[in-house]
Amino acid sequence: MKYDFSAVEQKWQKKWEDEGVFHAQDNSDKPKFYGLVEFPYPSGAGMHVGHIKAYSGLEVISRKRRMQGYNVLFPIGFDAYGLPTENYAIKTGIHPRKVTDMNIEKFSSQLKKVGFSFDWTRVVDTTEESYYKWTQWIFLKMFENGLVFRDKTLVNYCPSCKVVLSNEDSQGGKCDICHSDIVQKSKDVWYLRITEYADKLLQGLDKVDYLPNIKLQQVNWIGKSTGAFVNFEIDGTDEKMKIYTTRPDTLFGVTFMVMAPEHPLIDKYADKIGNMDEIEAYRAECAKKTEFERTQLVKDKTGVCIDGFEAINPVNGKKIPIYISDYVMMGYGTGAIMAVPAHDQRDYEFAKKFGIDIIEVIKGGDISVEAYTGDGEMVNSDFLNGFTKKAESIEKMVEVLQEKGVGEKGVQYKMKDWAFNRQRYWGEPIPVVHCEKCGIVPVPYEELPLRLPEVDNFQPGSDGESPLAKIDSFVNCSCPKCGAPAKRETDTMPQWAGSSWYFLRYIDPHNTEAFADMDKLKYWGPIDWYNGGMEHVTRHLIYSRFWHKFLYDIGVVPFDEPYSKRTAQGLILGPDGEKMSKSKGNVVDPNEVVDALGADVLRTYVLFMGDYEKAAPWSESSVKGCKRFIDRIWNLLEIVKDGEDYSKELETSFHKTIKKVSEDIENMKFNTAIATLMTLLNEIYEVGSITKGELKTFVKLLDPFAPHVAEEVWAQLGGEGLLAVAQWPEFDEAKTVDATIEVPVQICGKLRATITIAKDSSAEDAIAAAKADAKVQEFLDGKNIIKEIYVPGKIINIVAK
RNA sequence: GCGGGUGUGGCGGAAUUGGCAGACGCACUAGACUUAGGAUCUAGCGGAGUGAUCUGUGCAGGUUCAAGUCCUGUCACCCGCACCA
Repeated sequence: MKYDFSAVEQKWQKKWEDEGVFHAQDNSDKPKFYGLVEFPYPSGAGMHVGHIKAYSGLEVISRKRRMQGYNVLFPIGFDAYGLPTENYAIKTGIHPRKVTDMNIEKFSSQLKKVGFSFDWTRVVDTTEESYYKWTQWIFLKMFENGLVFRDKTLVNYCPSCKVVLSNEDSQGGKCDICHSDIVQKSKDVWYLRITEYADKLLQGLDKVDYLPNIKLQQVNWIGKSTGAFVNFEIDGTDEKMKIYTTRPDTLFGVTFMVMAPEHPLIDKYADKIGNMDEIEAYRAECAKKTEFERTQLVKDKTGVCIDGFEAINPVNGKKIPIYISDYVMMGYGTGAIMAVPAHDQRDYEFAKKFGIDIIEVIKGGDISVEAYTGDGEMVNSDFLNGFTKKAESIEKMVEVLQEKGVGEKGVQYKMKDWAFNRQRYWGEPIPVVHCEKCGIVPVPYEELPLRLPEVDNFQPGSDGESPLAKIDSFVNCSCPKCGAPAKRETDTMPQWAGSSWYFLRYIDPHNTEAFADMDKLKYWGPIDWYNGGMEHVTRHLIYSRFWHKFLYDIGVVPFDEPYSKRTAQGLILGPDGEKMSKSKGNVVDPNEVVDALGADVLRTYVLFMGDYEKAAPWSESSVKGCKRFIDRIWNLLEIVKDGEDYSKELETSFHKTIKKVSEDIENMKFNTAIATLMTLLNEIYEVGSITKGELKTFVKLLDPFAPHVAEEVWAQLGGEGLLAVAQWPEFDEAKTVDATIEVPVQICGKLRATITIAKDSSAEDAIAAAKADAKVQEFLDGKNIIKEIYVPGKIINIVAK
């Protein structure tokens, strides 16, 4: 009988939904398991096989957990605010609300077709009022606690999207959405003080189980460095030039200073600077350079010496020239550095180009060739001469600086505060009011949600102004504090806002009194296992940990790290080995695979195609292998015989398989788990029959991967209840090893024979058995045995000359 | 430049962490059943050789009874960050 996958899959999907087997219970004596996958952005293009792979990992684990008796929360939702929807709305004139609803509908039906065991009663949509009300609430709490501020600074601006971007959203100098070059623009921007949490975000990593490369990327992104701040007097003024350095021990080697071109001291003393024209020209030149050009010209240092000012080295009183150069950034440290050309390659290149002295203070390199950044004995350094350990000389120098009152220990982070507003329509309105008298006033909590108003035109203003600014009825309001006429903030929050706390809402999605009930948070938190893409490690993961830690600090969540464990899946590449993209035309549509071959085949294939954590290309023909696998399982019903016990021929294989599949799932080694099931299937066909009990065990092991065919076979065998909640099979360690084993015999490290011995044979017996083998005797003939090795159960090696 | 990772058949990938390299799947070859097959089944399938056997995990050395796995050097590719002071 041919397997009608389409009818079978629909039948069980309906049954699961009708019986609510995947609904998480808020009150349960069972142990809990909260498995989380990154909720999708519902784009118009529909789902991608990459989504299927991303969700299949924890799908398998969640299904296994249910069968192991856990109360499982495995939710799904939609991260629906964002630019693609808005751009689509601009193009078509269809309201983003409508577009979003259509896309969510499309995604939901696709997800259901694959048979994922999500709890559909807990779906969240970040664009719904009942959801974004709480996003705004958290924002106001941050405001209340001083974590929100407004500042006019140079920001990353995408001229194509007409929007300000955070540092995280403009990595590599490219816009994350449209990949245009980012420009720097001076603008009033809302910031979240994420840097205040830099240390907590760093320290929290110690107690969570994230993949090592994920932790490392977070550590690098936060970019903590320790060093010192040093104040250099500027000759002839009361001004001090503050710099940050990680190498205060090289202070005697300073031969010049460098400021960022935008440094405010330049403007302050503009009228006393002799060559202001030259400086202005240089500044203009720098502003023109894109990020790309700046990095391409790394080796070619440029700059201008400030005429009329010199700094004074605080440890030896030497006067040193001050330059401006774009190799010093305003956004890191103090925007100014002390340059030690002998021991910093960038300073070295600058000094060479401008003919500045190079003074060696650490022995060990050849400063006529390049800067020396290694350790060595200190020289030319007064009280530091003779020191050989970096840590000690730094400590001594900081001590001296502190005594003189010209410096102190300091810490710096690469991470910057989070630019939090976007000049766009489709996002959460920032709930504050600008009042002439009172300044910035938060919208009162009881007025939340602050609803997104209707507009006719979603196009952002050409001056980088939000479309909301055009809606007078929205903009004009009265100040909540003094009642005077005031104006609303018209910018919206970035896409990352809603996703920074969605995992908390799943715990209590319909609560109208709070974003989630404390008791429920205590029961479900923290998330036991979170899987998602590597591309979110330096954004979503950092942002959401920050929000969560803040919520913990104000006492509204009971655990301080949201995710106990974090893993990441690898990409599915197109059949051509390239990253899938519409423009390359190599995108595989999961719907087509489900329609042609079935959901079980799709699910099995995305996990079988390779190591879950690595990228692997899609192969049209390999999918068929999984189709055969599913069909062959179905066909087992033709060779099934009565009996609940294991048969003699297959007992060991079953115990081995249960062990291997159980362990592989825990380690996300899904490809080898499926391979093991395939091996067992081959063995069953070799034996020619299978007992009912064996087949039941087989489909239990199969259920997480291919639940539809598994459920159908289970039902045909008369299995009790739904397989989805049947008990996960157990194995007996003692029965995972055959009574007799095959052991390879090597002579001088070369394989010469294979012998069969009892599994617990002694070394003597094993070697004696090996020597009795005709082939072995042939090779040992006329030789002296030097050494005999038996690794129990593994191998015999006889060394002879 | 810094940090991390990966190199194994025609292809995707296995290898209990030092113990039979190539599990499992695809593709391919031969055969069976078919009017036919992009269906199914059987057998074969790293390379060389009729064979016993030899050889083989990017490359060159080394340690070991034994190396894909450990050590030294080297090459290539991928990912992340990037003038971070």
